Amino acid sequence: MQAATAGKGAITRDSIIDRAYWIVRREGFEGLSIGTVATSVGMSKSGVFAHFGSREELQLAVLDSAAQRFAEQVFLPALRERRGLPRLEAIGRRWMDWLLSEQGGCPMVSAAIEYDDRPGVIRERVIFYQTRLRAELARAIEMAVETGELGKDTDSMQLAFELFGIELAMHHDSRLFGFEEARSHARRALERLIASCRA
Amino acid sequence: MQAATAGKGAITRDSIIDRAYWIVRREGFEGLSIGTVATSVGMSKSGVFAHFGSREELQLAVLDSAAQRFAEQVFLPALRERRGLPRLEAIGRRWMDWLLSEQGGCPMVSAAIEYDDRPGVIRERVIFYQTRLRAELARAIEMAVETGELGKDTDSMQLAFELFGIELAMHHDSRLFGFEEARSHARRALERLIASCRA
DNA sequence: GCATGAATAGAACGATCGTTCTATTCTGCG
DNA sequence: CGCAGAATAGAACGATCGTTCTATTCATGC
Repeated sequence: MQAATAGKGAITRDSIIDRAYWIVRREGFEGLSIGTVATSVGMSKSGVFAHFGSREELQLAVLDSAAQRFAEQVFLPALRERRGLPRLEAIGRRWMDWLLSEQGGCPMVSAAIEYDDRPGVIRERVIFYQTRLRAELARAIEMAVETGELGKDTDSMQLAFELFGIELAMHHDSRLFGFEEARSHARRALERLIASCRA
Repeated sequence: MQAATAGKGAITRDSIIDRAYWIVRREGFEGLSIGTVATSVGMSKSGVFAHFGSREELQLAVLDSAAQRFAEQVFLPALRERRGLPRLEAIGRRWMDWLLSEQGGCPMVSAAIEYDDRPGVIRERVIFYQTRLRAELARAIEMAVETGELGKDTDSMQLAFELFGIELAMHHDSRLFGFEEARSHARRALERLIASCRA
């Protein structure tokens, strides 16, 4: 939500968000404090604060950054695949990579759990991103129906829900039980799910 | 992990845990502070503290309490159903009720997200409970294989993983998008999943 | 190169955190 | 009833929190 138009301060602002992003991955959004991120970037608390005006605004900036990273690493590359099953499977595969690749949990999952019953700006933005993600997922599914690769009676929102569940379970298991087992469970689940909807 | 043998203090200890449990449902484990729970039960901070010796011990007590509640409301009642599909479906149904019934998120889900990469006693106990839950789930599935209701080639851990994913997705959706839609998605997903494993 | 405004630092604020220590109140056994 | 020990309160600790205020440093257009 913040373009790097130019400006000296915009650069440091982006670097602050970048550090904060990694802190959030390890500590969650509630674990993100201005003092911690200030020390991490080698600035003073007030120096960091001045860029955002409040902790909540910093949290929102990190949330936006996470959504953008997700789009860049999962959805945008999948657009290079042909419409239909190839693209849908690319999304699923890259989504798994996204959840497994980096250290720390997925910020979107953290945000959903931490703010799902805490009314406010953050919760609303989480809902916005999650709604958009689900819609894009459903659209990719509908394309696979149009190409005739998935059955005409496929309920795209239902399938998107089940797909989401597989990713969530893999995220959960990978962090508690180990990456490899979680990945193979998720891969098999994805295959089974898509196969069950084949035309 | 704490028996209510007798004793005056054991009663107040239990009531403290009970209040803390509900705070955790709304605020998560990291949002649980001794001061807050003290005010909630009408005691002094040090009075509450003396019962546990540390905040971490209080968090563990709440985690144990949550696990016990889950067992009492989901698994134990399901034991009254006949081994096999009826019992497995009862688990799934009661699990959904558990996740939807009360206000605030599931403490187990919160704990898993908050401590999945924060080494320590809490993370280890989360892993213990999650491992046990998965094993019990797999055992219920294997029984349904033994009764001949599920196919002999059913991979119980794989099916348990996918079942877990459906519950996670429903928990997620219910808190962000609304209860009814999430419940119906989860119900349909469960039916499809079990049907795909039928003998 | 100098003035102007942005960018950052530093100190201080009230609040809350977990924890410790010392007293006081309460409970239950003899 | 009285006494020992559990149960609780209260005050204080150092630390950290988000935020505000005032300076000071920096970058930059003229």
